[in-house]
Amino acid sequence: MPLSREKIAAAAIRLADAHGLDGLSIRKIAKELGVGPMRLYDYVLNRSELLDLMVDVVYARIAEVDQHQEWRATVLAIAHATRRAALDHEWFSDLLGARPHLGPHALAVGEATAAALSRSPRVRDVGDLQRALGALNGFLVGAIRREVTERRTARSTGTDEAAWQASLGPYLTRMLETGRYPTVARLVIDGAHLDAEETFSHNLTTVLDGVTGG
Amino acid sequence: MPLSREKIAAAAIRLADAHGLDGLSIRKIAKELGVGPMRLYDYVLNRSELLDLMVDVVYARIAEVDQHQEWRATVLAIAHATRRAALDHEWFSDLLGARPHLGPHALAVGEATAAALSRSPRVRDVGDLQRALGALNGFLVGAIRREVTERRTARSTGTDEAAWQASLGPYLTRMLETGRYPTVARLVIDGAHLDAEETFSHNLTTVLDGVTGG
DNA sequence: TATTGGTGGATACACCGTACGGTAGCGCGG
DNA sequence: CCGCGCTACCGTACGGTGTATCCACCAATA
Repeated sequence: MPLSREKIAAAAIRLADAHGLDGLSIRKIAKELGVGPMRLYDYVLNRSELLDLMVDVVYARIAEVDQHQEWRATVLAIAHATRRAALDHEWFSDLLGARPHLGPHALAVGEATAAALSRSPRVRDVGDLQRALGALNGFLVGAIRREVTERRTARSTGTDEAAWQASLGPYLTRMLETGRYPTVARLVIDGAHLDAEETFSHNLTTVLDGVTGG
Repeated sequence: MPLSREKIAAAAIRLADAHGLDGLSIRKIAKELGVGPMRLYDYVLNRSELLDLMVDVVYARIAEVDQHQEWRATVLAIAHATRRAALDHEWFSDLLGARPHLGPHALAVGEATAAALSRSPRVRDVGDLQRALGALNGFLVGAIRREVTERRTARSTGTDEAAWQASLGPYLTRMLETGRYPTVARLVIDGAHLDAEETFSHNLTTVLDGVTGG
C-alpha cells in the first residue's frame, strides 16, 4: 500500500483536527505516515496544494446532503452542513474564503447552491445570481469564522467565569471601565448566552430572505 | 529616537502592504528599522501581538469616519471604511475574523456600530443587538475576504482573458466541460463583470435591511 | 574607584518548506 | 542472457522562521 493523495489528505486532516493548522507540517504528516518528508512531494506539488486537497475532502462531506426539491430547503441544508463541517474541522474555517475553492467537490456544492438559488423567483438573470451567491457565501464564511474563533477563545480561556475574568478580564474590564465603550460593555456584561446554532439559523434565514427578496 | 511600538507597527505595515503577510517576518522588520531582531521583543510580546498591533492601527483609520446622527448612515459609513481599509491593506482581510479584535480602536469602531445599530427601531433588547451585530459583521468579513481573494487571483493570473484561460483554464474548463456544473459554468462564462463596489453596496443594504427588519 | 543596572547585540536552538543528488529495482531491446 | 534506461524511493542540505539565552558595554551611583 504505497501511499496516495487520499491517505496523505486523511493523515493531514487527522493532525489538523488534533493540533490546528499551525501544528500541521509536512514533516509531521510524513512521520505520521512513516515515510520521509520528501515522499509527499511525489503526490502533492506544494503545501498549499495539500491544503486544497484537505479542503476538498471536507467539501465532499458537505456535498452529501440531500437535495430537496424545495430550493430554500436545499440552501439551508447546505449552509448548515457547511457550519457543521467547520465545527468538526476548525481549521476549515481558517481556509474559508482564503483562496478560491476549485476542487471537484467544492464545485459540486457551489453548483448545488447556485442551482437552488437560481430557482428562487426573485433571482432572474445571471447578475442577480452572482449577487445573491456573493451575499450568501459572504455571510456564511463570516458567520462561521466568527463562531469558530469565539469557540476557540472560549476554550483557551476556559468557559467558567473566573478563568475568563482572569485572562481577558484585566485588560478588557479596564478598557470597559473607561466608559468609552458603553454599548460594548452592555453587550459583554448582560449579553444573553444565546444558543450558537439558533443564532446562526436566525441570521441565515434573515440574510436569505433579504437576498431572495422575501 | 529609540524605537517604539508605533514605529514597529508602521514598519510592519509597510512591509505587509508591499509583500503580504507571508513576506513579513520579525527579522525583516528589524532590518527595515536598522536594529537586531531581538530588539523588537522589548516592545512586543509576540509575533501575534505585533499583528494585533497592526490591526489596531488600521482600525484607527476606520474609526475616523464621521458619525452621522442617522444610525443607518453611520453603519454604512463604517462598513465602507472597513472595506476601503481592507483594499488598501490586503493583509488586513487575512486577519479579519481570525481572532477577537480587542485593541482600543477596534473597540471604538465596535462601539460605534453597536451604538448605531441599537438605535434602529427593530433592535429592542440586547439579544436583538447581538444577533444584528453578528449578522452584519459576519457579512462584512465574508464579503471583504471574498473580494480580496478575488482581486488577488485576478492579479496573479492577469486580468486579460488570454492569461486567465492559460492559467486556470486548463483545469477549470476541463472541469466545466464535464457538464456536471452547468450553473457554475453559466456564471463563469456569461457572468457579467459587475462593479465590485456596487455589488458590495447592494448586498450590504440588503443584509442591513434584513437585520433591522426593513 | 568599584559596583550595579539596564540596554543593545550576537549567538543558538528547534523547526519549517522544499531543491537536489543518489540509488535500487524493474521492464525492455539487443 | 546481458545491459540499458526509466521510474519510484530516499536522505541530506539550504535558507528561512520565531524566539530564549547569554554577553558586552556603558552610565550612574555608592
